[in-house]
Amino acid sequence: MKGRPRTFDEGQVLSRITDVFWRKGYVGTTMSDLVEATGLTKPSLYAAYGNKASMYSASLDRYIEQQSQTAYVHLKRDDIGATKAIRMFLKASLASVKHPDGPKGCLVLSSSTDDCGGHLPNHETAKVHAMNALAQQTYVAFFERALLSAGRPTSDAQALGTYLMTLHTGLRQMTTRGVSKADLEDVVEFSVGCIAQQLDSCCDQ
Amino acid sequence: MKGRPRTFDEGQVLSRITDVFWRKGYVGTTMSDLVEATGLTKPSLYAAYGNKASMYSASLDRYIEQQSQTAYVHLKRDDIGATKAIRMFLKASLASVKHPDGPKGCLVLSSSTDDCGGHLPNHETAKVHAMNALAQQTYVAFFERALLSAGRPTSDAQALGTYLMTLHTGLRQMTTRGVSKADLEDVVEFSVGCIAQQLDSCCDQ
DNA sequence: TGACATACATACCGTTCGGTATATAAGTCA
DNA sequence: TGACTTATATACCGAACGGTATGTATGTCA
Repeated sequence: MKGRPRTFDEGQVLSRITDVFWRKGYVGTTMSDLVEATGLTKPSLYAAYGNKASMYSASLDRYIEQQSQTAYVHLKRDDIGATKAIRMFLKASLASVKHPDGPKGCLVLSSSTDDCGGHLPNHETAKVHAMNALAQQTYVAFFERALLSAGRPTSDAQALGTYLMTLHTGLRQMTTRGVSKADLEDVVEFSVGCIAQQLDSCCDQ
Repeated sequence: MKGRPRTFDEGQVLSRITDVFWRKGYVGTTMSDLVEATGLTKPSLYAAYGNKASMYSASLDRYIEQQSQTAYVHLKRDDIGATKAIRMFLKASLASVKHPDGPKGCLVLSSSTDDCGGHLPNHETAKVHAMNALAQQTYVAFFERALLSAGRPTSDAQALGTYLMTLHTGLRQMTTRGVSKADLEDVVEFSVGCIAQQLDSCCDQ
């Protein structure tokens, strides 16, 4: 522990960095943006986090961890029913996107778009794919448990999981458009109702 | 009609330009990309279409027109039932995203993301918002007709419209991730089933 | 054919991009 | 205290960005 110590908190600064990537995406974020948002100088940023790509990588990690703790956590609870879990998950996800300065969109979403355009560094491309795969896996596992505890075959877990992922992605994207919060909550309720019906099998024989 | 005539077809070139924006987004597309994709020189591009922003604007128009003719058209047919119309709409939309060189994502989607990040020129921001509003309006109008002809109150049209828009957006986004076509078609079938149930009111009293 | 208008090609503009060399300030350890 | 190590600040780098001036080729109209 020798030499001059840092005068800033690395975690706090990474939080600011993540916020910028969150709002502007990888291609849309410039080093000047990060300098302005953090209050640090460019060499300090590079010394602490490496280059732009590694800052992005660290931001993705932080983002996932944060989303995992605020939204995905509901899908892993076993003290509430599946229907309630999904509702809380979707609502928490929507809430995390809200921001006084307007919606922030979704970092994973813009990552996938940037990746699709071939703008992400190779290593980050792999990470984004892995994150998406993990998310879907989480959804499928959730429905396997739910179907099992409802005494139903787990064969539909895959389809339901993909459905929830699609819906979740769509909802987050919709916040960047002019759709009202009330409308989105209606969508959540409708979708939760559909899934609940599928789990309870009230209608199909 | 004096002077040397153009040696390229403006519509065809605009199609190439649209394709680049489609795959790479506004921020991610450089003039060099467009030069390479069209085979024209930079001054020719600027002379024919103005600057980057106006090329983007023209691309958005073309994109919307194209999507309108291939996918949205199904929502305006009255020779098939509502359920079938939605299924055909979603499948056509998915098909239009497919491409030999990998999925192309969604231009409106990346536009909204870019817009959310504040990277779009002012005029384009307004256009994107208008396009989104028009899309939702189309969805809502579709469900109003469908509910009416099913002898049900149209009060749910707004929620169903937003739901379909959310789902449609999510599906297009999912193509940029590793999700298989079969999985996405399962999602389509499941969603269509949910909506059909709502329209037919088989389960609710 | 000649005057003119437009398309095309080269080469260039100022600015901003991601990233860094260098010098100085400010700490730690002996 | 003094040697050493690290953080900060300024100033700068080559490359790529969006956009254009200029010269020449090629067409239309009279």
